[in-house]
Formats: sequence, structure tokens, C-alpha cells
Amino acid sequence: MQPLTIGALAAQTGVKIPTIRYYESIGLLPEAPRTDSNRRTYDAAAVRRLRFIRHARELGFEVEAIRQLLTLADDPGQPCRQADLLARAHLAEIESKIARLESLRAELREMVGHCEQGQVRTCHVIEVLADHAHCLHDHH
Amino acid sequence: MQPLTIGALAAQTGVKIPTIRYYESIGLLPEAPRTDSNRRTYDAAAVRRLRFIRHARELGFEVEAIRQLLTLADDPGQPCRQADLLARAHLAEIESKIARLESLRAELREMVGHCEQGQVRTCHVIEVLADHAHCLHDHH
DNA sequence: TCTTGATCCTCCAGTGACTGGAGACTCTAG
DNA sequence: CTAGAGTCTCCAGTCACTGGAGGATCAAGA
Repeated sequence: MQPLTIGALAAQTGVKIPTIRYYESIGLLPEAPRTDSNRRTYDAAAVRRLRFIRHARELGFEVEAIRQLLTLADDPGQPCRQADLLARAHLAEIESKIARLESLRAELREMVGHCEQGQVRTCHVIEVLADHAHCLHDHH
Repeated sequence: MQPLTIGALAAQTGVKIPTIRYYESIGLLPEAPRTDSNRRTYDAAAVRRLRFIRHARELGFEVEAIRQLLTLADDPGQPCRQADLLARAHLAEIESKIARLESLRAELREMVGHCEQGQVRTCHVIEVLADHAHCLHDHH
């Protein structure tokens, strides 16, 4: 497999070109080797690493967490307790996000469908947002 | 009820002081009347409006959407179709967010608890993040 | 009355994670 | 050979805040 251009890498991973350069600039991706004419080249390892990053971002990991995970992945002889802790912390975060969103969904479901094409003064969208008592969840 | 200071408003609404000033600066809150010594003062209406904003932010509405909702709320004679459409659009967004997070949660649950205090090379956290085949969801 | 500490003011810069434009260079296909 | 697509660097902007510097003002206790 001959080296990829940045555009090809972007196409293969679904990560935009400026984002790839950004990841390099913050050290998530190593500096890509260049051609004679100064263009970045990538190999299969770069594709895997960028997929790793993209996947972790999709899971909601912050860049700093990803940096730690990559350090662990780069050095596979270490115990994985740290990575596990990272994932556990993130799982807790996701579960609270889901819970919050579910109550927000309930609230929005209350809101829509109650609009009888009437006036704002009887519209639940405005009401629910304005009136604290309509809260179905307890986040405050 | 005598006018509130910005600190009291912050305490009553849970919105931080710089955030309140920021909301004023972008026009979500009207310019607060000042005391002789140039301090902002707020009344019950300001508390309601800020709660409205906070609530909408918690529901995930963007500032622009909130601005529209506030415009509608400020002028209650208008039909509420627009507000309803806004809420509907947002509901769809929230539902897709929930679905995504649920699959991410499944993935993370797969990951944690499989760490046998072993080495990274057998750690699912790293594996799942590195290996595309472990995806339980279909977002790519 | 004085002083101390809390609160407030404005202005400005930074955050995270990108995103996009300007202007210049280079590669590829016809 | 030329046109257009792709790439380069640099820099500025996005969103929704967040925080610090430096200075003014207020409330309460000695």
C-alpha cells in the first residue's frame, strides 16, 4: 500500500482535512512524513490511529483522555487499570447524560403536540420553558 | 421585593455571574438598570427571564433558538406554530442523541469489566477503541 | 469612624475542538 | 500546456462561556 495523501486519509476515516492537521498540531497524531513537495503522507498505521481517535471522540472522550489512551496503546506492556478507570469514569458520565436527556425528551414531548395552532399565550412550548412548575425532571 | 444584585440573581437562578453579563452582552437579557454606583439591578421579571433561558439551555436549545423563543414569549399575541416547530426540531435532535449515547453506553459497558488487571494488549478498553470490528453501533 | 473583606465594575484573553478563508504552491488529466 | 483540483501555512472565527487583572464600592464589625 503506497502512502496516502491527507485527502485520502480524510476520505478513509471521515475526519476532515483541517481536523487532521489540527490533531497533528496538538500532538494526537505524530508529525506526518512529507513528500519532496512538502505534502503529508500517511500509512496504514496512521489510518488506524486516526480511527482510534475518531472512535474515542465519538464515544465522547475528551482529547486529553484520548491522549492518555493513546499513550497506553503505544506501550502495550503496561497494566490497563488506568484505561479501565478512564472508561468507567466516562460510562458514569454517559449514563447521567442519558438520564438527563430522557427527562428533557419527556418535557419536549409534553410541549409539542399541545400547540393547537393557537396563540402563544396558550402555547405549551413557551409555557413549559417559562414556568418552572412544568419541569418533569429534578435537575434544579 | 427590592431589586437584586447580580450575585443574588446568580444565586437564585444557578447561572454564574460572568454568564449573566455575557447574556446581557449578546442581548438575551435586556440591559439591567444600574444603581448610582453603576451596579446592575434585577427584578422578578429578570429572574423569570433568566430561568427561562437557563431552562432552555438545559433542554439543549442553542442561543439563537432561545432568542427566537424569547421574541415569541415577549409578544404573546402571535401564533405559536414557530415555537412548536422549534421544539419539534429539537425533540428529533434529542432522540437521536439518546440513541447514540445508548449505543455508546453499550460499547463502554462491553469495555469495562473486561479488564482483568491484565496488560494493555488484552485490555478491552484499548481493543474496542482501536478495533473497528468491536463497534456495536452503526454510526460509520 | 475606620478598616477589612466581600462584591461589583470593565476589559480582555483563554477554553475546547474544531472550521474556514487567504494566498501561494503543486499535482494530474486532457 | 493548461485548467482545475488538491495541498501548504498562517491566522482568524466559532460557540457559549470562563477567568483574571486592576480598580471601585458596599456592609459589618472594632
